[in-house]
Amino acid sequence: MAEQIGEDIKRALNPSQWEAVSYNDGPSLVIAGAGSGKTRVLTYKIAYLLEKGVDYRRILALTFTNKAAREMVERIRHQVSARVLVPQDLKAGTFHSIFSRLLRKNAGLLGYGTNFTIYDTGDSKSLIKKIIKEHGLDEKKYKSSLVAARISDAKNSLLLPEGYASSTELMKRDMRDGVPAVSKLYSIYMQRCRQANCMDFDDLLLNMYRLLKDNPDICHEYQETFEYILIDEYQDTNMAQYQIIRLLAPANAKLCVVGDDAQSIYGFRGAQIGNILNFQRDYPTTKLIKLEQNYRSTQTIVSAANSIIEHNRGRIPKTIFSKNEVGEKIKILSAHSDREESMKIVRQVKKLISNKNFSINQIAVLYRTNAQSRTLEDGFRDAAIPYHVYGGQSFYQRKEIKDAIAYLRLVVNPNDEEALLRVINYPTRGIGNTTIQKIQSAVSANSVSLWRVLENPQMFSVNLSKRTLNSLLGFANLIEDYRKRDHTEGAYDIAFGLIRDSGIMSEIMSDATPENLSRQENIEEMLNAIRDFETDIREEEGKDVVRLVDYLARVALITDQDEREDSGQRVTLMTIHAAKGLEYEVVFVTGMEDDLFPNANAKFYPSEIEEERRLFYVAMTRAKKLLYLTYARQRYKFGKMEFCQPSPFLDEIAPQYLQSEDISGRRGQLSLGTPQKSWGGNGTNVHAAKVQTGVFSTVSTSKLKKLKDVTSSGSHPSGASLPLVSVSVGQHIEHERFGFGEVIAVEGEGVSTKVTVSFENAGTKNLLLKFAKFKILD
DNA sequence: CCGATACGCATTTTT
DNA sequence: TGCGTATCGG
Repeated sequence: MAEQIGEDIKRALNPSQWEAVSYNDGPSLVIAGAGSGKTRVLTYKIAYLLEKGVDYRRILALTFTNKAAREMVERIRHQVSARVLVPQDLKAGTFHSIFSRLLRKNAGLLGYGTNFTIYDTGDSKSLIKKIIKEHGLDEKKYKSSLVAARISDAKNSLLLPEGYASSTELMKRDMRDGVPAVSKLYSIYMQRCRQANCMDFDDLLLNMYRLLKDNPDICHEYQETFEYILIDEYQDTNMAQYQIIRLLAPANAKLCVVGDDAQSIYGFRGAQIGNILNFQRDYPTTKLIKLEQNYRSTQTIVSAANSIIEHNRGRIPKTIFSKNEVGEKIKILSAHSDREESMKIVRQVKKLISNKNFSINQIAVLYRTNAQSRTLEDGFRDAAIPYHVYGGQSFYQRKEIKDAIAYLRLVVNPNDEEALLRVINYPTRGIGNTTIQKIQSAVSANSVSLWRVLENPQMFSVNLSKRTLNSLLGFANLIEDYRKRDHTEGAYDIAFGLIRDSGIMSEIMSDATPENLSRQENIEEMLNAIRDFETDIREEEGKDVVRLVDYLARVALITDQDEREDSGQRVTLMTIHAAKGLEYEVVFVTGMEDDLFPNANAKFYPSEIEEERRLFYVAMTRAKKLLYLTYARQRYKFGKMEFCQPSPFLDEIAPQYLQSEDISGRRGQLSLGTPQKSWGGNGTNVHAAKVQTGVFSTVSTSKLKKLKDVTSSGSHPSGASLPLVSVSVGQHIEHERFGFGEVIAVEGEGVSTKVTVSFENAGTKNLLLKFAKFKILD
């Protein structure tokens, strides 16, 4: 029977795939060319181990995306292994999610609480910005994004603040760039995260490394536990990930890394292509297995892609081949302008659908930069061809979702400062900037957490009005109540209750503007997601109550990359980066122009040009049957029309695979290529100016004056401590701009009196009495 | 608090 | 060009 099990799997694989699956005696490096069945190998390998009777707890499988992890598990469950049950808590997930679980278990050792929450990049940036301000540094020089990037780089290279400060190279660079205090900021940032009991994304790697490095016993324990380690997309690992793997998997470990050096396109985010290139040096007993048969593309596409990647120097030698049909030649389309490029693509898409029987969802249009999507969208819209642009704002990046989640974070971890500041006055409850400033100074004066001061402002002698004090305590009590409930109740109940009791619900239900409707939908979707999560976990782990902290741990590491399923009959538009791992019958690679692809910023760095070339390789190998490469001779960039040269990459493709629309034209352009750049900027502005619909409404000055006369408060608000006009709930008013409305709430006093008014036509608005221009009608 | 405006900025972004 | 954020006047 045991023999039979292996045989089944063997039969489903080609010899190299089988070798990769069945070799488990030591380290192995599986170079998986594009379309060579990489996922197949990973899934069958796990299935093989399980069927051989390996305890699932001995297996650790690491991926870069939730989607990849989920797909792997699903495929093991449904395709491979009918007879072996796949354990629900098989350790297969992203680096970040698996590590966050292990870190939570060992949080104490790192000086963290087990309820730590996770700062997303926005939280990190806003904290950094705050620190920059607090230290009186010039925000023009110290841009939070620059500082954040340097801190992130340091963490991903496992450099702590001390290490950063003692690196002459880094200090010189900071000095040169006029930001000598970055190392100091880094140090403070780390402290603040620690105080807030928060980790950012990079900390999940950095702290995992420190945990293993500083606690040899724990490191040893995990080495024993994770006897089999599999890593997907190894070419994308960064220094931190690499070092963690080295600790978890000593020299002779059964470590299997799968990847393709030719598809390393995340160098700009810290990925080290050297990790895969030098793997055999680091693990000398490595068995090297190459998957060289491409099952995806035509021979033409594979050969053309090969001819491109051969221009790169640092490579693991391999020969990718296809036994599919030879297929059609690769078509190059040239256009005068970006607009014409779009039109040509659209025309071609139409043809493909009507003549060649391709369905519209088998077609993808790829580009180097997001900015290119606009013109393409215009083209598809005008032609009434349905399309979908991937890579917009993710669900969890939306404001209302972030706000709601901030409440949840606060309940789990009241020290989460970014969450606290995000919602302390949302929905508005009369806790404005002044109050927050006062609290902040008490925080630094007494070196306690914001939350401590908030719980008991009097104890830290914060000077507040009765009203503000009540608001603060009301807010603190709300959170405190839910903290108590969090001990016994599940994530969904907490979330639902909190959204209601915090006032978020009434805020977004206050009127039916389209924005609010979409917010309502989003909040509802989030609640549904929490409920689904509860159901999943209940089934998987048999828990009665699914804790909020578990939901947050997951949601922090989710991107909606996950849920991008084929959304019906549409053309797909996306960046090449986003297309990695996907495949389409027909692919258009657009904007094949010098300085765009390869990107201008890569020009002077050979390593970056090589990454651009790998990116092109990735783009080409997405195509199964037909590949189009398009370029324009002029294109809008930053609002100016610029002349472009065809991409040098086009000349690197072995010409026998190409079919140019008019080769002479392209060559002609190339040889004629006199620099025509500075012919006076916009002399060639072929775009007709968009005709704006006129706005005819004018404000009647007399009416303005009339209203001004009855403005509620006088023009000397500073002197008065009481509002000059008393407004009360239920009164009807007429506002200068918003029209008729009813006062539904009044808060604050004196100059800061604030009224909430529900207008007939303008929705609900908060108005500051001091400024609002309206008259009271009754 | 609201909204107009001014200014700066503009690869790619798996977590 | 067209976006997000900072700033300011009402």
